[in-house]
Amino acid sequence: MSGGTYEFHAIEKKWQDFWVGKKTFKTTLDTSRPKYYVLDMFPYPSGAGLHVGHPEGYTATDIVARYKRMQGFNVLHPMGWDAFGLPAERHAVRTGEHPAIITNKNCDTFRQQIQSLGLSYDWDREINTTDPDYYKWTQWIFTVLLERGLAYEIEAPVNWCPALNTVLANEEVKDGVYVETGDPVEKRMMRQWMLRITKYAEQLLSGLDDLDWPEGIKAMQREWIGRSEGADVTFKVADAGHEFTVFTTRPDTLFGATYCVLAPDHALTLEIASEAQRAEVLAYVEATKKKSAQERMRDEQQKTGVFTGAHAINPVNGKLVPIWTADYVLAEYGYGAIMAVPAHDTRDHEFAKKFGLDIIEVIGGGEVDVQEEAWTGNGTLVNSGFLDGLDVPTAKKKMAAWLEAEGIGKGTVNYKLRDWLFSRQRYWGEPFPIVRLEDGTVKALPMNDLPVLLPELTDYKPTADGQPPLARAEEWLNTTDPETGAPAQRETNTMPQWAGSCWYYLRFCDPRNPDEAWSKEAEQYWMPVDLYIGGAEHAVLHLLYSRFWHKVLYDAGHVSTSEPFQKLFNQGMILAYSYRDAKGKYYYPHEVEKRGDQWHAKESSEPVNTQVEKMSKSRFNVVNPDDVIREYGADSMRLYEMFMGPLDREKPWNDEGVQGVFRFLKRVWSLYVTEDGGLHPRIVAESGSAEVTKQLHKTIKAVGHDIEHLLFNTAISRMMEFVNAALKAESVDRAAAEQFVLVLAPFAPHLAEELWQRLGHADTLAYEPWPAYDESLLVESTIELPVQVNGKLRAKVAVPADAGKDDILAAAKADEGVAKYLEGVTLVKEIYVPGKMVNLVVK
RNA sequence: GGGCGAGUGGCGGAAUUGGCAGACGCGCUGGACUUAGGAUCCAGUGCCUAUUGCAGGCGUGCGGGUUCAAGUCCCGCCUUGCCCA
Repeated sequence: MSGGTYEFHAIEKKWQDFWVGKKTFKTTLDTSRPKYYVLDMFPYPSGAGLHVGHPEGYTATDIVARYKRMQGFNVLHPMGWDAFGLPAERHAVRTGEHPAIITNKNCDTFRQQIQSLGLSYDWDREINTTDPDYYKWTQWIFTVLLERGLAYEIEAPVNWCPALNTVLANEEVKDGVYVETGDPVEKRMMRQWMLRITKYAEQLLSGLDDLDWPEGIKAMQREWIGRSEGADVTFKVADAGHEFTVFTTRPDTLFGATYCVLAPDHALTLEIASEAQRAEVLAYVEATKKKSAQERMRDEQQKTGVFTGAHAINPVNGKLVPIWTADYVLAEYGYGAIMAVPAHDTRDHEFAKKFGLDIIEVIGGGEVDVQEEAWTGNGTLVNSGFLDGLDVPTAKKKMAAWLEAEGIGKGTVNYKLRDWLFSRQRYWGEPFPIVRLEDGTVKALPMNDLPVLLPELTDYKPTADGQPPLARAEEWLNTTDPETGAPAQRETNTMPQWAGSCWYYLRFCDPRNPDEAWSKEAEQYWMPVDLYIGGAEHAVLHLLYSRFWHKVLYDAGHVSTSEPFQKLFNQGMILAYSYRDAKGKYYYPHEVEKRGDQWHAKESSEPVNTQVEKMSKSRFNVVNPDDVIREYGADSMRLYEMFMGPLDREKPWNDEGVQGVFRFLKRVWSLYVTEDGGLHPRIVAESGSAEVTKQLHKTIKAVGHDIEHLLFNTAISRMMEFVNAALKAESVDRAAAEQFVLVLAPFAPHLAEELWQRLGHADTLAYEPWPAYDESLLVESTIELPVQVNGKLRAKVAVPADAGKDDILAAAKADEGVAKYLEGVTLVKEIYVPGKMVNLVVK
């Protein structure tokens, strides 16, 4: 360690041990200081370990955390594991080993890998969603939901794979088959827990307005919630006692409704079908059951449908319109029934054309012939009785009012957002904290009966008759009502993986509290999260679900803020070059080489193409952070990930780029340390290069600004500029040298700590104040002004910074390079932008 | 089809409010040191023309426009990514 070379392994090990040993980053509740809560989306600890995408976000938050600490903030920066999940359960099914074993192993790997990056987490706050001390409180929150009427049970369709005798998650099913085996999957009705997130649709929507989130993510959430204003309209079925309600966003077009469509799974579809049509309708309904909603949406181009034989009465004009059933109408949306206005709705138009249904124009002035193409734009109402002559918005209002007055409908708001299917037929999840009595009553268990622990099993497969694995634990399953002692059964479903991640940020505030999920004091001090960074893949579900729970907890008085995450930022994905030959075979980077302009496989000399793609095992282009750290160290790894480009953008990994930042760190080292390991003599007590000191103050200002705005790539380039200048200088003030170490510290903390110590400091620099810059040092006495003639750069003139406009223009015109362009022409305009430039316009 | 974003050297990317395009880094070229270099240091590096010296022209996906001045603003395209359909 006393040697003169940059021995990053020894340095990094030394400081990681120091930080962990001294608990340097342990955070306590200290209300005398301003707080800053900076959070990463915690990972699912997969068996594959960390990939380079994880450290990207983690390094960004770590830089902010370290910077904020130096600014005097009390920083909460924790890490934990979202550890329930399918891969561990699959492993358990295969091996019979309890999923907790593999889960804990994976957590250990992740922790070790994360610690090797030198991230400044408070490890005393580590949490694991599979820990009973944690999921006890997940269960408690469920009881809050249940008490507030936000959890209920229904029979709902799930993905059932008969070949495997099991239920599959939506993401495991594609094109109607199980993605792993190709076995067909069908819909089966099963009893399911649902959460009434729809009750919070409006709040989830309006709450977005005040959040400092990327607009794109807010837009996706708005889209997902899918608020639309329109009207409910009730149609009577002719010659029968039935009626049904439709929701339409276009009540103004009711006069143009020429048929109605019921979803195949609508309650009336079979009931109203005429004798003649019944068989056909039944066949269609059965066929539709086999398709998922996604497939139905995707297959929309090939519209299918069947006439039910029944007719409905258009309430506005009494006309009889045929009722069809078609799978382009989804039972889950609205009422599962629509009025079709083919003239002014694209999907209805396609359907009407295909089946020869009437098309009646009711919005005039469109740019297309509605017999050929739907007109969905604005216009003037025609063929519409009392609406004729109105514009669309006015007609909508008038029709809604008319419907209400007639008692056959009303203006309503509808949401695309559906209630949240909250149960999974799996073992490795949170058990529901309820018991079911023999009469079917469901009771939430009281707090002192929590947690409901997962029972030990020897076989994690579903039962032969398709019951979830928990049904195997008979002793566990059959229990008693703790209140009355009456026999009762537990729930065999478990919660989905989202549950644990819905509230972990709250537990981090007070992670070891045995009596409450969190104390009021801790919650009020730390919340909301000031900065939350993670991948955009969680744009909708995780972020919407946690916001929903948070709002429920807020309404129940358990939290003090209505939103959990004040500022959100999404890191972009890290991509990698892949190498593939004409046959589609991929090669590892070490198997190819560049010959001239073309890449070839080393062995076969086969030419290969390079492309930037997502990292994946099958593309042979995965970069492992452990390898990078082994070769260049954690500081280089951190620095490179931040230097690659803007945090929120997708960017390709380039191994040679790592060498660039590694070189930079070696240059930093050589700025401070001589070859025999002493402090470099260029660092002098005082009267070092004034130019370097000036450069330092510029750097302090720029780096601070860039960290605040998460512009880490430019912050690093600023530091590189400083080091380049300092290495050229004769001498550097000791004060400047020390301050630069502090500026570097959030980015390359190991190296910075080492240099800080070698500069004679006994303790960590983690809590040293962030250096202040001296504004007066940033002012230049002379400035170099570009001089343009007709917008073309012709010369640069050096002028005193405080020179007046006239002097500057005179100096500009006097310049040799400018003067020759002024000969023989007329000067028509002189523009001087103070401190920026001069432009002389000639004719 | 709709919504949002992006397009800048060989590559990753810089460029507050319109004001020196290409910071910083990679790569490449030449040189120094060296038994050696995939270490380190120095110099050069947008493209084209000129190179005996100065120099000149063109350049931010394409085509227009506004302006003394456009990567940046406006209009119309093309390509591409994501989300929704």
